[in-house]
Amino acid sequence: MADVAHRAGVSTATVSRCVNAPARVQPETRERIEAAIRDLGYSPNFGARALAARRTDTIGAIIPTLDNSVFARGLQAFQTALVEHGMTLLLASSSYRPDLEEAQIRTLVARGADGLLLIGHERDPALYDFLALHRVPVLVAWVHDPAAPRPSVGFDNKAAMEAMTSAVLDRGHVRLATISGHTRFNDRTRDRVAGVRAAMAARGLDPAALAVVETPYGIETGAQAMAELMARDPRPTAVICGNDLLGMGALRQARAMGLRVPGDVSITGFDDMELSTVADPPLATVAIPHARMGTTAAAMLTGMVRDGTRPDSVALPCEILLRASLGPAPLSPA
Amino acid sequence: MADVAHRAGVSTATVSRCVNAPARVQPETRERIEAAIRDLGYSPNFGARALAARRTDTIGAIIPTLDNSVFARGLQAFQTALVEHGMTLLLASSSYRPDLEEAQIRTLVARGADGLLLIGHERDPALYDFLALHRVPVLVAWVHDPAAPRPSVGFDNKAAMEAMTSAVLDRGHVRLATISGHTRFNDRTRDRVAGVRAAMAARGLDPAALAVVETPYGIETGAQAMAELMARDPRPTAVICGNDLLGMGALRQARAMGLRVPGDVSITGFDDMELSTVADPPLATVAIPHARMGTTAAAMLTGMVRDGTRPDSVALPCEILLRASLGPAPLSPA
DNA sequence: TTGTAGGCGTTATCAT
DNA sequence: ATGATAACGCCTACAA
Repeated sequence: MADVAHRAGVSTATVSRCVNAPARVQPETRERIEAAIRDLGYSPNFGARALAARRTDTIGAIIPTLDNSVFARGLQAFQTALVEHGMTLLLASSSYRPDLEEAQIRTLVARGADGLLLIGHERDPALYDFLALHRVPVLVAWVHDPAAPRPSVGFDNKAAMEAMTSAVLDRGHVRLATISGHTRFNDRTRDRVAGVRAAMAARGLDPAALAVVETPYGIETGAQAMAELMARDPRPTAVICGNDLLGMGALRQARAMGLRVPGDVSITGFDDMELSTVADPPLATVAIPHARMGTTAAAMLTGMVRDGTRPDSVALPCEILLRASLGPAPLSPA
Repeated sequence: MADVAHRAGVSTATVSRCVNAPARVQPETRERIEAAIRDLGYSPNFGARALAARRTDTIGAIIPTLDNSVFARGLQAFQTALVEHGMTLLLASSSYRPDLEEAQIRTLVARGADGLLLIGHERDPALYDFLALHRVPVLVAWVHDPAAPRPSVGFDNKAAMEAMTSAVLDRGHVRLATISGHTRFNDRTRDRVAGVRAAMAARGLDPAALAVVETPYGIETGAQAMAELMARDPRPTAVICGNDLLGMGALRQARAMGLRVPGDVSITGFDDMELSTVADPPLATVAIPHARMGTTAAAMLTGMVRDGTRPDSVALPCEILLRASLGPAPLSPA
């Protein structure tokens, strides 16, 4: 920086201003400085800047895994929007494991993240204390719970699944089953199963009659879970899956068993992954607002970091996609 | 840090040592210090540390987009391995645009990235100068070109596509077509098309006879490109796609036109995305070693940053998956 | 609008 | 094995 200042015939203070608040330096001096910066290939030292300014303009995000395309897509939108706000993304993943997530949270704070994006509310309260101690604002995504003590941006997993289940019940199904991701340490999966039960209760069915199998997300695991469910007596006539991969596995297994979908059994998914559209039959599913979540999260977190404000939680709508795997819509009641 | 030192009855220097080289401090003092750290919830200041140590233990990566699952999967492996090496990931994306990529490269350097992972070799030489000036080691992924002036970890796009095309030619096809991603600013797509031509030439076919359509990656765009190719006279009997999404689009379009696959036209993809396995018929494709690339890249870059060494480029094998969309294997020549 | 100067929290060197 | 003490490079009142 001293070199730049010397070459432009100004003090380092002016160079600093020119970089951080161009408006506060005369256009001609600015041009001289910018030329010097270009000529010398100067790039400010990150450590020094962070130390002096007490911020890094960096936002950390910890997601379960990029292997799940819904998180990848949400993050893509988040990262792009972050850049537009002048922020950079520090990324870590937890593999759905609370212990790894905790380690990553501590790491990202130690790496100077000005703010953090986390998936779901549920984690050790001590972690929230740690973040508060270090004055690191947190935004929670992928859920919407206005009662939570932290701002969030997302959708109502329970309501979305309740709506999908209602569509299933509309088609006359009575024996329902669910293939869910593991519900331990995961409020999203739990809310989705709760949504199925809520819809059943609303129609006078016994929520306890719901057959539930939990398994990690995957086509293979979904197929195994489907085999298990189809072996039960009485056999469910509709299988509501907590994720599209599980739904694809169920679809495959149904076909392998010679069952017609939706003739013998209806199947639904959740997430609206690309592969659901090319499935045969296309998989009915819940489209979640990844992109809007990512973009909104970037704006909210940037505001939280810059102004220290605590924004209201934002709820984004899901869309229920009634595709062929669910079966045709019933005749509308006169 | 001063608080910790005071509480543990030592100097800040010892605290620093305890954090950075625990072996160099007596076990008992270490315990006192660690207790103090826990009690106070101390976390070292990143800026100060970076300034003094002249490193951030942070690696930057710039990929085209996380919306493409092959990059998402590669990055997941990269990030996980990075953590095991004690490094953290700074992530940016370019949307396949050289101007945005350049901006991101400069940003990540300014954000203190100790090293950079980039996709493909092709970019403005001035950028490589900039990186050299700032002593930021670069590793290129997703390609393998031992002749390049930089280390890389990846696979030989041309050879992989040549192998796939050979399999196509084995089945007696003579009129070939390719649906490729845009080849401008993209050495991977270019290499893949070159691979198709090389295989043709090796069999005595005229490489110039290859029908090529370029379009962005996507199912919809792939379908459009397929419609265009099928309208040509003579009509190609095999369509070799540079990406699975394009292949899925071609598959869909073929079916929409009443063409049987592989009866009337064979279709192949590239990348082995999950959706290719659930397609009907399953899409023949090239499986690329995302995970190994990511893991290897993390180890190589960490070494480059820590020891300042320049490793040899690493070539990883692809696998040709001869699925139903390609058609049955010919009788083996006696 | 521009220059001066103190301080940001660690690391690392050099004694002890 | 531990302590004292210079850097590290920039930002930001404050003064001019």
